[in-house]
Amino acid sequence: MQEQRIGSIRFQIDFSQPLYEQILEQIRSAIAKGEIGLGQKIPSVRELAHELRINPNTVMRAYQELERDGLTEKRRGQGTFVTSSKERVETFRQELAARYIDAFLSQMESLGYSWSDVAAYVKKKIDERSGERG
Amino acid sequence: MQEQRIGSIRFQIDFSQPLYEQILEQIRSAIAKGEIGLGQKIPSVRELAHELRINPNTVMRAYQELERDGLTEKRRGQGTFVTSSKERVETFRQELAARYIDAFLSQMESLGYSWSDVAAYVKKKIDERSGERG
Amino acid sequence: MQEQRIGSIRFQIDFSQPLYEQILEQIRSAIAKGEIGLGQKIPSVRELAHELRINPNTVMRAYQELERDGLTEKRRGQGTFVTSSKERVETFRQELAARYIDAFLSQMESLGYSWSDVAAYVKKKIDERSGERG
Amino acid sequence: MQEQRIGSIRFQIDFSQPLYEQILEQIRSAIAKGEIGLGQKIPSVRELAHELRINPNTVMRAYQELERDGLTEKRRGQGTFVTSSKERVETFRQELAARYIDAFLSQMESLGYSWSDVAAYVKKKIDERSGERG
DNA sequence: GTGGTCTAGACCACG
DNA sequence: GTGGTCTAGACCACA
Repeated sequence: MQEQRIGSIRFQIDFSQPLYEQILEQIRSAIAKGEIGLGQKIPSVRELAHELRINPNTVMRAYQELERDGLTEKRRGQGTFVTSSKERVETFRQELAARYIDAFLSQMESLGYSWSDVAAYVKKKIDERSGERG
Repeated sequence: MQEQRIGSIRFQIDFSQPLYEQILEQIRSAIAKGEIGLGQKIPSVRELAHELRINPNTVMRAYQELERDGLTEKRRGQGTFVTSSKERVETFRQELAARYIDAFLSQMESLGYSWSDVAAYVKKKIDERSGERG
Repeated sequence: MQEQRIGSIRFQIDFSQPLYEQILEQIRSAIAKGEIGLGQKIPSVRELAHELRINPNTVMRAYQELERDGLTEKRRGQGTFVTSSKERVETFRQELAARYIDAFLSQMESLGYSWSDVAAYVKKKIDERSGERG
Repeated sequence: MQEQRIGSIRFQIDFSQPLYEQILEQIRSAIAKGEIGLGQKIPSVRELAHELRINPNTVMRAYQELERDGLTEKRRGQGTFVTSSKERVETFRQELAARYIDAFLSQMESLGYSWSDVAAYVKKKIDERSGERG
């Protein structure tokens, strides 16, 4: 596990997990949270690969998926930029959140938790975390 | 995708996902929900493999992990049985639930959702599902 | 795990381990410790199998090995008896102890412990157990 | 029985014993003894399988258990590496040693040896081995 | 019959 | 190239 900032994005790499997924998620997160503004440039494939000391192909794959999701755009000779469409980002964020929550509820259901148990449990865990984060 | 019951367990196999994980999860779920009672026999490796039309090694791998988690015990020459320890099952269920919820909260956090947003969102989704399941 | 006495022998059966080995070891232990006297009768195969609720073949296998080691003798129509030779028992006990200790020292060596470390560690653990047993 | 070095690890394979256990123990031993440094690469699954002339699946199984014990980490596309955490290795070493010694003391107890006998016996055997190893 | 180990060889995901 | 998953089928130990 290593942690570092490149541009305005914080990267935390765990070599036991697929690298391209981690890069994808961390850039996606930075965009969703507004840590990189709309229309901003993100690091070039080769720069990011160099800084993280990983294979450019791995970074490329993450970038392709970002572009496929409409979160970034390539501009010839200039680099890769976050989309300027606030709406696009917001839509994507909601779709992903819905996917996350559906998966989570299915997991809890498979363990035999009732919806009221799940609601109580989530509330309790959120309260714990709020103590840390506020 | 096929669905079938073997013994008292419902199996739903998707051949595009790791088979041993699906078997693991579905038996785990049946134990957690009490669909298989404590101390009960689960299908033999060979029987399950034959019914699901997959390789015994794949079933074996799932069974080994169930045993590592303390949810089952093997009796040589007799078969594989759910643990008799209610406590063991309950502990495992809670640990797994905690893991699921932590992962989920981290995902939502990475999308920039505030805790109150998450709480409201979960509540809404649970209400939707309650309509279906009651 | 079940525990019970049959004759003067205490049996503790763990179904995840080879049953015949456990029976073998527990009778051997009773003989080595003198819990069954020299020349004494031990339970019949069928009695032991019935009491422990296991297959007679499994008990038989343990009894065959006891006899091969010279610790027991079968007498036609009378049953199985511990050897009358005190020397035989003592020799066997020492051989087995030597095997145990050699295996143990090899294990510790494989973990990179020096002999002085091993000696100190054993002493410490024995002191802990002495507290319990005296 | 064959003996050979692959990388910095000495392998001694006995085909009458479970191969994956022997590989597991021999790599574990090399890590515990510091014969492979922290963070070092160990042979790839395929390489080791080829050198030992056994099936890659057998090697893989040993590697999976090493990883479960936290002694190694896999980096996709790069290979398998010893953990960088000195603490993890040391903890594991002590846990395993404790398991070995407990098992040994139980064995000696089952033969009816008193603690003072055991202590004396261990000392004697260690002295014999010290003569060989120094 | 049960589970445990192993081989040979395939195909996939990842870097 | 690496590790991950799977199949087909063998042989063994145990009950």
